[in-house]
Amino acid sequence: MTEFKCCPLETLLRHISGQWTIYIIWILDTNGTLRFGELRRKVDGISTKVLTERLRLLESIELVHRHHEPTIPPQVTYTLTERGKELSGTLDHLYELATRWYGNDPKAVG
Amino acid sequence: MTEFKCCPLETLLRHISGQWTIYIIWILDTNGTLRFGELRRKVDGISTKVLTERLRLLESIELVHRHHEPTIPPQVTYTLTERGKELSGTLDHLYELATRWYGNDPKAVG
DNA sequence: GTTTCTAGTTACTTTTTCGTTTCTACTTTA
DNA sequence: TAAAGTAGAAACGAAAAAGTAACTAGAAAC
Repeated sequence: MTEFKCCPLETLLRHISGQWTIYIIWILDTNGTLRFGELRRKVDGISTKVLTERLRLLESIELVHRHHEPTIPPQVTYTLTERGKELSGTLDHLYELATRWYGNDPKAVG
Repeated sequence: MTEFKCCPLETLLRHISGQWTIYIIWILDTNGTLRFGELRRKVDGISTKVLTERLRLLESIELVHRHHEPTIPPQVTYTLTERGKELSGTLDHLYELATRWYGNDPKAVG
């Protein structure tokens, strides 16, 4: 993939522009901490493979925190980090534009 | 592609999350009106095919305005619409975050 | 008279991404 | 004893996206 050397915005966008990614952040912001299975059910239609990929990515760039409890069955929860919350806050501006342009569906999801 | 029925934000993001797209908006915002060739040279590395696709898309969702002067050789210029400028303004917040997280390269490009 | 310039278009190939299915370990429940 | 639930991992094929190269018109410059 071609790199944009000049712009940290592009770095960020490359990270979060994959399908489902923003949606996952959004769901975590509106629902708080969620287990893997809960998250999968709320992000309706996503496969476990892609959800895993996205969560690993979001974890690696410190937008999401993963907590693993090695019980049986295992219990893994995901939460937005401070960065994640900050980003989600910024997305509110985009959300406002999008709502104004494309209709004002209720913000509540899930 | 799976649809997210509840969220106009997703509609917007699906439009602008393609590779190069945000970058094109950014370049048009910082440079004003540009001809096709100028734009291609500034968005370094993009092919004419993809640039055309992106501009057609941005035109269709009214973020970019295309002006065609049928001279020979033809002269086509692209400018951000009001919506495009509004979006670009919103991106400033993302830019601020990105800069804080990934380094503070100068905003000026091209 | 051949090359150069503009703003693309078309066909084709390669790369990336996405989805589907199968499998794991171990406990609890029916 | 058999099925269900948890949080994924691995393998594979399909689909989408991106890149590459060749080609267009018609005037101007050399």
